[in-house]
Amino acid sequence: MQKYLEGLNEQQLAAVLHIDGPLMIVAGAGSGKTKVLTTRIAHLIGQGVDPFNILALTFTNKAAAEMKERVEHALGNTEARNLYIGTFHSVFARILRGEATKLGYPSNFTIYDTDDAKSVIKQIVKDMNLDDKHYKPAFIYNRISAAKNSLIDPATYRQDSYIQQEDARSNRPLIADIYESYQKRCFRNGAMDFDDLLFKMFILLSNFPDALAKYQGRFKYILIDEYQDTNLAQYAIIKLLGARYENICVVGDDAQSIYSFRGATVQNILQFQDDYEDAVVIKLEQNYRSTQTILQAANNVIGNNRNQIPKQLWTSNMEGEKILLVRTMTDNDEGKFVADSIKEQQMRNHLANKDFVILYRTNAQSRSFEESLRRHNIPYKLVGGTSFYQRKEIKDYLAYLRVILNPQDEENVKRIINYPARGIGKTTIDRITLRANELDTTFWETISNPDIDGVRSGHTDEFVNMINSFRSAIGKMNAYDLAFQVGKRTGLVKELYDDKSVEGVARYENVQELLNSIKEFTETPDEEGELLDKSLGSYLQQITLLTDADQEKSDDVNAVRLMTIHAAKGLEFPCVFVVGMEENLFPSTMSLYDRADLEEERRLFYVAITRAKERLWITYANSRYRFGNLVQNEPSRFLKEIPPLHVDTTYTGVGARGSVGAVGANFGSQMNQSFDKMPSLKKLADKLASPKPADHTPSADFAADDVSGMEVGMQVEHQKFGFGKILTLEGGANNKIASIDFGSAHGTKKIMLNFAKLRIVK
DNA sequence: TGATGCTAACTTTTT
DNA sequence: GTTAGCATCA
Repeated sequence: MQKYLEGLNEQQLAAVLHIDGPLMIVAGAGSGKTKVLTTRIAHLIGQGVDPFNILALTFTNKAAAEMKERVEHALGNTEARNLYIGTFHSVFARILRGEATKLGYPSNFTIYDTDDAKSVIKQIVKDMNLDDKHYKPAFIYNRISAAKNSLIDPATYRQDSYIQQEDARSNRPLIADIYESYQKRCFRNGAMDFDDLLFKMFILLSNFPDALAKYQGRFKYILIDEYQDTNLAQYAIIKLLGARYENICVVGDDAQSIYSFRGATVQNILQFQDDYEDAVVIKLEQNYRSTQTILQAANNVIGNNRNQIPKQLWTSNMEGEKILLVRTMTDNDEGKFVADSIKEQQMRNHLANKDFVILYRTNAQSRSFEESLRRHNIPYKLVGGTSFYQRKEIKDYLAYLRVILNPQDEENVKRIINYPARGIGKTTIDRITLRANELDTTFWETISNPDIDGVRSGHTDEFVNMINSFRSAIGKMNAYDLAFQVGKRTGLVKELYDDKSVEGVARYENVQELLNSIKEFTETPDEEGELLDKSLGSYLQQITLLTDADQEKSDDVNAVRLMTIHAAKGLEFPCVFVVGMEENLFPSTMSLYDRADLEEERRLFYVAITRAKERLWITYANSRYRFGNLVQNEPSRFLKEIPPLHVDTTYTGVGARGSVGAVGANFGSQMNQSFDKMPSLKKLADKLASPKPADHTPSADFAADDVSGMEVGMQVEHQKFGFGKILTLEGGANNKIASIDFGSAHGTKKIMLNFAKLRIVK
C-alpha cells in the first residue's frame, strides 16, 4: 500500500480509491475532507493519471493553494505542478483570457469588482434620468447578479413573467433596461464582472463546440470542493465539462451551506444522485476536530433544521470542557470579557494568540473587540472588511495599470484622466462622453484618434501620449518596472509623498505596499519546468479575484483572529468565541420571516460552533450600540437549542449584574428604558462649546467689486467677515491670494480673490 | 477648481 | 459610529 494511504479510515479510503465514475462525498464538519480530496488527487496521479487532466475547483484561493501543497507533499515531488487547481472564478478567468476573442472581448479584459460594477450601474441610472435613491445601485446589482447566477440574460430577464412581476411589485420596472445597458457598457469597456466569469464560461462551452470538446477532453477528472455552495451557473458549467467522462467528484456538506444569498443552492448537492444514476455516495461521519461536548452541541443545533441529508457525526475525542455561555450588559463589556478571557487562558494554558478566534455575524461588530484587544496589548488580525484593494489610493493606482492594458475601459479611464490634476475637468469629460456617444465609439477612441476633432486638447493629447508610451512598454518591461514607472511619471507617488498628514502618510505606505506586492509577484522564481505568467495582466487578474481570506503567509502571524463566520468556513481553532448571539443580529432581522432563511442562519451557527477544537465561548449582550444608539435585544433563539448539560452559565461577564440565568430561562426581562431617541451628548457639547462668531450683516448696498484693482493697505468689506484691511497679496495674476485682517472677531484670513465677494471701501 | 463640513444612509454574509 | 455624497466656501 502506498504511504499516502496510511491513516485513512474506511470511508475515507473508499473515497480515495474510487477512480472512475461520479462520486459524491458527504463530508461532515471536521471529518478530514481536505485530506481525502488531496489524497485522492495524489492517488489518481499515482495510478497514472496525467496531472494535466485533473481539474480541482475550490471557493477560495487559499483552499486551492493548500490543496496543491498537500498533494505535492503526499507525492513527494513536483509532479503536481501541472494540476489545474483554483477557484471557479480564477480558473474560468484564465480560460476566458485565452478564448476571449471568440466572445468578442479583448484577451486583456478587465475584471470589475463589486464596486466597479455598482459605479457603472449608478452611471446608467443617472443617464436614464432615474432616481438613484429608488433605483439603488446595490439593489440593482444584486438583481443582475442573481439573474446571471441563474443564467438569465437581459432578453430572458425581460420576458420572464415572474421576474417582471417582482420588479413591478418593487416598483422598479426598468431593471431589465438597466441590465441590458449594463451588459452593453461592460462589453464596450472590455470588462467582465465576477458573475460574467461564470456566465461567459457557460456561453463559451454552450456556443462553441470546439471549445467544449477541448476542455471536456482535457479535464478527465474533475473535483469540486464545497459543492453545497455552488449556484446554477457553476452547476451547469460542471455538467457540461464533465459530460464526456463523468468522472466528477463532489465534496460537500449540506449542513454547511451558507451562501444562498449569492445564488448557491443546496439543491445541487441533494439532486446529485438524480443527475448521475450510477453515482456512488460516501459519507464521512467521524469528526477528528472537536471535543464531544462541542460536537454534540452542534449536532443538536442542526437537528432543528428540516431539510438535510441524514447523517450522524461522531467523535472519539475527549468529552472536553463545557461550553461557556456568558451574558454581558453592553457590547463594550462583551469586548472586554473576551479580551480578559483570552489573557486568562494564555496565562493558564500557555496558548498562543493565534490559537484564538472571535467570530461574529457582521463585520460591523469588530469594533468593540478591536478596542479591548488593543487596550490589553493583544496583537490581533482583522480578516475581511474593507480590503486593501478597495482603498481609494490603491484603486487609483490600479486604474492606471488596468487602462494601460485595456484602454477601452471607460470607467477606469475617467477615474484617472484628471488624477493627479492635469486640467481635464468635468466639462471636458462630459463633452468627450457626448461626442463618443454621437460617434458610437469608445471614450478612449474619441480622445486618442487624431481624426476625431473638437474634443481633444493639449491636455488630453498629453494624457493619451503618456498612456500610449506605457502601452508600448508592456512587452518590454516586467510588471514591477512598469508599475514603478507609472507611479513616477504620472506624479501619483509624489502627490502622496508630499501629503504629510497622518492619512496621507498611510496612503503613501499603502502604495509602497502595493508596489512591493507587484515586485514579489514578478520575482517569485518559477518552479522547475514551470513557466509562470509574470505579466501585468496576470497580476491584475490575480489580485482582483483575491479574497481577504486569501492573504496567506499571514497564517504564521501570532495574533488573535477576528472574522465573520462566513470567512471562517473551512478553518479551525483551539479556542473560539462566538459573539453577539442575540435576536435581530444572529439570526439577522432579514431572515426572521422565512423558514429557509432561518435555517441558513442556523447552519451558519453550526459552522461557527464546529470551528472549535478544544474550547468554545458563546457571548451575548443585553444592549448594544447600533447606528450609534443603544438597542436592546433578546438572547438568540439558537441558544436554547444547545443542550443545557453541555453549557456552563455560572460565568458572569463584565458589567453583567448578578448571575446569568440558565439557558432558556428568564429571557427578556431586562431594562426597558429606551435610549433610542437620545441625541448624542457629544454633538450637544460640541454645539455649546464653540459658539460661532456672529456673522457680519453686509451693508445694504453691498456689491462685490472687481478684484483686479485691489492693493495692499486697502480697506475692504467682506459679505460675512465684515470690514478688514489687506495685509499682503500673493499668487499669480489669475489667482491672487490676499491676507486680510478682519479684527478680533475673525482674525486674519487668507482669501482667494477669484472667489471671494469683496467690496472696496477705500 | 479643490477642500471642508454637513447630512443621510448604513449593517448581513462574498467570488 | 462610520462613511459617502453633496453643498458650500475660499
